[in-house]
Amino acid sequence: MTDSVDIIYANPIDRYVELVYNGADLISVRFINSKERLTEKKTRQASFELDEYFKGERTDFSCGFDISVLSSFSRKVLFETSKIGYGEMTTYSELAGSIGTKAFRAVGRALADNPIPIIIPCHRVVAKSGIGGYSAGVDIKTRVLEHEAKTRIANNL
DNA sequence: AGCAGGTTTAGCG
DNA sequence: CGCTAAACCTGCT
Repeated sequence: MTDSVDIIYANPIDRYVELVYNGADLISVRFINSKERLTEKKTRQASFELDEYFKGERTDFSCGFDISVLSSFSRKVLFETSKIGYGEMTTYSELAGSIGTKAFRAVGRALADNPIPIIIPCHRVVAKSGIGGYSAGVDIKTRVLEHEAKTRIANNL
């Protein structure tokens, strides 16, 4: 199988974002902290959608993704996470409750393995008191949330 | 079987 | 508010 890779630049977090596709399906999103200037490359729908998202012109994603490599528990967590609306927030324990378990720590673990941040909005899950953690770094999480809040006000959502 | 994890809650200073 | 400790489950060794 031939994986293809797109690159976009995300202004709100000052990072490049790498999107990896397996055929038509998005399988991974990664943040790149690069000093040198990279060439943007957008060939698939998710890349365009993500680009619009970071420009504040898009609040939801219609593109498909493939997380079949993950366990059924992780998929359940991520699917539930994908239902959280733009600019909304939940806590780890609430999310656990909504899939019928009390295992909030297991939820945190599943989110940590999320191969597709932003599109699966794991950044909208925070700790009950405080921001919680983030695989790519809490600073990114914070800035993404700020970006959503700002966009929401600008568009009167 | 043992351990750590993107937590939470309670208990005590 | 600060710190410690126990507890929920999953995933990796």
